[in-house]
Amino acid sequence: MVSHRLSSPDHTAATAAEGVEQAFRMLEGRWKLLILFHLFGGQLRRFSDLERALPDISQKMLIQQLRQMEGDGIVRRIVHHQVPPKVEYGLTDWGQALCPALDSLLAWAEQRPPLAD
Amino acid sequence: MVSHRLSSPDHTAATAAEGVEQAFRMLEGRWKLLILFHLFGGQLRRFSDLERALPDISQKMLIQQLRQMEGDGIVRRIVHHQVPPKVEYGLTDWGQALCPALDSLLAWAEQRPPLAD
DNA sequence: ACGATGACTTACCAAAAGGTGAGTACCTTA
DNA sequence: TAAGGTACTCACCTTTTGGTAAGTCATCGT
Repeated sequence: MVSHRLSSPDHTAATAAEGVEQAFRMLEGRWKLLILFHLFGGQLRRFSDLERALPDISQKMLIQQLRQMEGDGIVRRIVHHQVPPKVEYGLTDWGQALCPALDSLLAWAEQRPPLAD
Repeated sequence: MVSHRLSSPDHTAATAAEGVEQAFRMLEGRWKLLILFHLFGGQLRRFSDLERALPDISQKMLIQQLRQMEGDGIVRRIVHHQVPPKVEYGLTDWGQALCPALDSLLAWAEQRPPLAD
């Protein structure tokens, strides 16, 4: 068994994979990355703004993905008690901190060499 | 629309999300990360070694995940023409290059602050 | 009383991902 | 002749995820 020295603790293949899988589970879902990139940079967006920004998403899906990310501590929800209702969504500090990690994944994806044969 | 300057090209929320989703699609799947972490560091592993290292995986699942990663150019397959058969799996250079990106995701996951419920 | 607005819920259905168990092909050793 | 190792392949089933359409709630303007 080879031990991996990645971030802080020493990881085995199993613990490293588990950690990354945790991250993946929080981010996978048909719309989460799209929502995330609309919130990066400290932007606050209303429910209806996001609905407009993601033309093919249904309300059910939008709220489902937002709620999951809120539950995971990536997104925060700001309710303004008004009628008609106004709710804004933004990133937590930890959510913002995802940006460089996704950047390096993006960079990796873009370096893909052409497949031989 | 806010433009994101991540890796090389200028990205909009949509193109950045698409790039990261491409990466995600190549890595998501119940077993891929586990397999990957067993191959990081230039290790070559036989089919049966991987089967033993991942105690709960079925042969169908193992080969399915390996084939997909091979098709994506992350894993390479080395056949030794012998009886009984011997096939080894390892990472391509590009596959190896995933390591730092996954490391930063792992680091992010580990920095998660306690949820203030 | 009626419709508009904004942020959701709910019931129901289809597609995709994942899993189980058995079978195949090949050659070697007993 | 039979058993065994290695790397698969196949048919079938279950679970998870995603999607559609409709309904709810609270207030304000008319």
